[in-house]
Amino acid sequence: MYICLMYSKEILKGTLKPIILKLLQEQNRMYGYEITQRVKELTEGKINITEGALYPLLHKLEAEGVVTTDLENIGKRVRKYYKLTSDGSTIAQDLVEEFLDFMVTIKHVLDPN
Amino acid sequence: MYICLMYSKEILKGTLKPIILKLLQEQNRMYGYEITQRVKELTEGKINITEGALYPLLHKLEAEGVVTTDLENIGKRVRKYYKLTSDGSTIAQDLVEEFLDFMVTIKHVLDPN
DNA sequence: AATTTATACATAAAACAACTATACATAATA
DNA sequence: TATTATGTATAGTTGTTTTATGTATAAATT
Repeated sequence: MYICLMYSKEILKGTLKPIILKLLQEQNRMYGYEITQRVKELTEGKINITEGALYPLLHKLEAEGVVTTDLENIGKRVRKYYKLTSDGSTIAQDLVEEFLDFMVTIKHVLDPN
Repeated sequence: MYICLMYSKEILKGTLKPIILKLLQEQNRMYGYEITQRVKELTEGKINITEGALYPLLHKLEAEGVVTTDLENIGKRVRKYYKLTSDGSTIAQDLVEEFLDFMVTIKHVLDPN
């Protein structure tokens, strides 16, 4: 599961895309492993992204033209960097906004005080 | 999709269970259609629960012993009321709490200001 | 020196939630 | 009389994520 340690797996499918796009919006250029570590850091270990969730989504975003990639050699290893296209930047902004708005709406139901 | 009108369908699977349990916690006794209407009302039409999502979940919750049901005749129609068991009440509280905590965590990533 | 952990990417198979579409049925409204 | 609202139900499909692998190098531990 891409969320582990803290949260039951049934919680929050559909969170990964806004998270990735938000990070790319801030950092400009990131590679997969870096994204998992950054999320772990920002959430104090509460959210762990699995590779099985991350890489297929990154590939899909690339195929859709939301992100572009370039490879970089680190010693004998290869890193694949992702960055938002200009379309992707707009999509990122819209999706994050929609997500935050949705959370406010949900809160009206779950915590109406 | 159980979320329509406002939100893209990719957003937030896993929201339905906490919503239902929260409402049952407050109202004590509710029937399916009532739940859909109450959610629509509380979210100003932004979240619409579909039957295809609702009823299978209610049945599952019943099978798990989270809720019990009783039937009531309204004219010639039958209403199926759901209420939390005492186990269900604990589960409801825990899940809603976990969900709200998760939203705070996610917000640290998506809206870190 | 050997093993484990961290770094780094990748994918196939399975599980699971939710949607779409449909079905049945009554009551109210246009 | 046809549509909308009320009310429950399910089969089939889609899509996201998990689980479980696989490959490979670098660093740290035993």
